Amino acid sequence: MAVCYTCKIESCFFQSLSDDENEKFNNKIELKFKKGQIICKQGSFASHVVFLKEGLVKLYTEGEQKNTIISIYKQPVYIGLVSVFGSDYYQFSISAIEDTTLCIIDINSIKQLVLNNNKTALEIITYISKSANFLLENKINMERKQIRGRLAFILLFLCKQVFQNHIFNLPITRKEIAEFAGMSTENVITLLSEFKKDNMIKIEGKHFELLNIKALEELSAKG
Amino acid sequence: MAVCYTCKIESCFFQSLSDDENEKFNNKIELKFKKGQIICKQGSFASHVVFLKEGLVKLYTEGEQKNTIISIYKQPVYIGLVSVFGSDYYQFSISAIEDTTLCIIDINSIKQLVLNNNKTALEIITYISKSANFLLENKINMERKQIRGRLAFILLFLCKQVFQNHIFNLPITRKEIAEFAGMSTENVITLLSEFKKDNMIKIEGKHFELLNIKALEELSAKG
DNA sequence: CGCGGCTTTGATGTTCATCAAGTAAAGTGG
DNA sequence: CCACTTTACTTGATGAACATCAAAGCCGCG
Repeated sequence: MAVCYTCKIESCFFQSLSDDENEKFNNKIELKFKKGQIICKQGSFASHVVFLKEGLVKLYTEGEQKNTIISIYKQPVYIGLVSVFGSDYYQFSISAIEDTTLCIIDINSIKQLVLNNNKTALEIITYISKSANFLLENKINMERKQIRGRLAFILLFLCKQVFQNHIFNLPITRKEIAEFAGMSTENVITLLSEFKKDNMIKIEGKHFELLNIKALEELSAKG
Repeated sequence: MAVCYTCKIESCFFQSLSDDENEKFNNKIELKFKKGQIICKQGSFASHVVFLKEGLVKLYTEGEQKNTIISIYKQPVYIGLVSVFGSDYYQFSISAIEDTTLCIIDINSIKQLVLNNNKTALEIITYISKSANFLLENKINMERKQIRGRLAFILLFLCKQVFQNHIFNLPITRKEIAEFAGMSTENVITLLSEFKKDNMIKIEGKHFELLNIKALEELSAKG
């Protein structure tokens, strides 16, 4: 089993620990998931935190009628850290959008780390707080916008947060965009065509190119 | 200045500390606010956390067109703990719905507490995580519902979370309900009349009485 | 090679915000 | 304390935004 201080990933909390501490607290397993597989099932016992090392996943809640995508993450990132201390059961599901490599870390292992390493405890608090701010702010921003603004927001989110590139292959379906934006699939498609006609984007199937980021930002900002 | 271990409020993190620790970390001020006054202004430097000892406040974000109420809190509760570690500026505003008494606690004082007392660090993490789960879940639930379901949800929220009573005097305006539910003021009023006609509630100005909680829960659940 | 899920377009209908207009209540200044 | 102003509340009418429905082509997969 790989220990964390050999892990080259930057933002791993365990990385900076001594051999001794790693020995004690390092209770994790590295796993690989294929595209589409569920990593973490809403409602099941919350025993682990996921550290995404490679790949792309979605965080979502399962509803009776439809799912709601909360966010999309690329490596390196902890997922579930926000909610796992506050509930015995996973509040959300996580599934792989692309093939992924990740570590699942025992929650007790992290609790022990908090109880034994104060500096890391503060780092974890900061991490959780930042994540919560980000998720809440996104939701509130979305709520205020109309569908055009929401779609623009999501295109910019993919561009800036996920790909760091204005050209990308859309890793999700139109339906998933709809679940992310809180709108109907048909409207996603109609608006994408509209954006295309207005020369804000160029699309061909899954190939996306943001041509006029300024216009999209304006649309996203004013709702 | 009152120290925390003389404070009779249950869920104060500082309460369980020794005299010595209280001496070191206790850097807080007790304040009183009148109804309507702003306790904490979005965008200003995030230097303090609020511990609500007595009263009722709203947590909200200020938008250009309108505000969005995130939640309503009654004592005893920490407000802003979720977001304050993750940002140098307040992400939200807090204002008094009723006359309130609260402590403002220096953020550095809490950071020191985390760095010096591991058990409290874990408690704070748990607290933050629970709060974040609650806020996020609320937002996601709301998003899925139509306005009837949202209004029912908020009436039940006031009944269960705030007043622990199916009879209460509404502390906020119709407009504020609208800002909480993400709908127009006119619709709040129209739907309240509708609920009244269907014998689910009894209202006379600010006097509210939930008559058929089961029906409201059903409405809230199915959206 | 056929089945199911994804994509696309247009037509239809519902939900909800906005507008208008009036009453009631609550502050405010003389 | 009363006239005045502002804010809160209420109702109905109108229209915009958006979901739902229907129908058809496309693609990948077993």
